[in-house]
Amino acid sequence: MLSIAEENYIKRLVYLSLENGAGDGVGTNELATGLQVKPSTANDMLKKLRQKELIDYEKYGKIHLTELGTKIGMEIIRKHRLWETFLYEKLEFTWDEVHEVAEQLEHIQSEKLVEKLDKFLGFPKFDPHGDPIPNQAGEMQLLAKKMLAAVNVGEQCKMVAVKDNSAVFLNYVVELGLGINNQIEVLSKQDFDDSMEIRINGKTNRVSKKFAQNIYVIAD
Amino acid sequence: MLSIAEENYIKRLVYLSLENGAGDGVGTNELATGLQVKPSTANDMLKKLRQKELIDYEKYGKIHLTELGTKIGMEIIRKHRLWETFLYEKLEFTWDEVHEVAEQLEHIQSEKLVEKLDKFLGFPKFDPHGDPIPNQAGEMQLLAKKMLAAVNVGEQCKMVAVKDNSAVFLNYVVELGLGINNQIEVLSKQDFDDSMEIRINGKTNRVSKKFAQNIYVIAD
DNA sequence: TAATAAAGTTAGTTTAATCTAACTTTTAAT
DNA sequence: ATTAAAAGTTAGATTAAACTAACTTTATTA
Ligand SMILES: [Mn+2]
Ligand SMILES: [Mn+2]
Ligand SMILES: [Mn+2]
Ligand SMILES: [Mn+2]
Repeated sequence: MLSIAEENYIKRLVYLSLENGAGDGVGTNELATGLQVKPSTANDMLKKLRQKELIDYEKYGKIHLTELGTKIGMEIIRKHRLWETFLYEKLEFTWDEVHEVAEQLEHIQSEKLVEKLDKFLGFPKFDPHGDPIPNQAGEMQLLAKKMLAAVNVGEQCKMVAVKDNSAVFLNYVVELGLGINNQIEVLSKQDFDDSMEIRINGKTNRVSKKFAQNIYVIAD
Repeated sequence: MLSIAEENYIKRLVYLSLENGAGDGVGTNELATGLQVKPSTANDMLKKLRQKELIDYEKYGKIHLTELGTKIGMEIIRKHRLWETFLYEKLEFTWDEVHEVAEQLEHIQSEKLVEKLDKFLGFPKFDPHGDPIPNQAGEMQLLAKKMLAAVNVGEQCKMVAVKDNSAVFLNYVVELGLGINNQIEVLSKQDFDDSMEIRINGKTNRVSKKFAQNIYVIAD
């Protein structure tokens, strides 16, 4: 059984592995930054995770999750997203509040709890942020989504997820009248700073490049 | 904010204080035994809890929770019993399964979560074992219950709670066809070993003294 | 009341997870 | 091809929570 610290390292490795893409592996400093610890701390943990056969890793090399490590990581992400869905759907939490509490709940150890919770929620496929929920086998439904920043002027799209999960970002999204499954039309782009004008439910707003890089959409 | 270890010490102190009764205080060894640690370990923690003003305690003296310590302890018990109720009422857990998972869930830190959970469950007054759930102020509805072992021959009573929460005991209770709110009639008592014959829904069974000391009833 | 037992404390050790400071290896730039 | 910067590692220290072994205090009992 893994400690909460070990679980957090594994989870972070899953995210960084996905970000870095196919087989590239993850660096020690990158991992440390993601977990807000010093590289030396991460380095110590890497030895432990290797010992437990959760990662492939050799001195000065890149970190790769083993099959076992990936499986365990997906289970943690499954729990996190199921709990977020529970808080949002059943307990009236807002989507900017769920992440913080799910960070704690994801470490509760009980297989039965996860499966019963999944059933209770009606086997949801996506969490409140539009992120796919892995099934019991660790598989999840990936949408062919792209960033709002990549949508061309004049095109319509539909928001399916957010990248940033921070309360400050999510509250801004709500302030703009935007939510999952809402339509967005890109009216113009400013070459100078890559800001764009978008129309949401008839209302027009100018948003920054940074903003547009944190909204996921699909063509519509 | 308290660590999980600290919370477990406080919770155990609440239970032992209640058991020992009014103002008697709790001993170091007793506390250590309850938490399955060595007395020296408990002793170290006592210094920390005193430092944090959660207990009154001096060398070789008895341990007393402060008002703050009691308040925090009741909050943990409130969370434990609310989670047990959630698992039982909403997720189809059986009453012998809920305690173990609630031992983990009781340490989740989120006031909002507790209050929303309470509301979601319809502000329950008792958990699946018949134990009263403290309200937000830390108060709970105490029943004037007594042990089945104390019921006289020929009398009827109603089971309101169990003392032992272990799966092995709870499964035995179910096997006997017994549950919360069931009527029990005491048919006879054996002076030799204090075993008794009881009738539950028309069926007669002989139960041991130990058993009868773990069932709480009220007159009926 | 003196001896013995029980209860409680202290000192020193261990493990997990973190840190800082110093060092080594790899990568990037001149 | 050197050199400087970035990335990664090692050594040693710290903190929390546990332990064992030895000691002290309090309670019990002969
Ligand atoms: Mn989240
Ligand atoms: Mn999410
Ligand atoms: Mn319980
Ligand atoms: Mn209970």
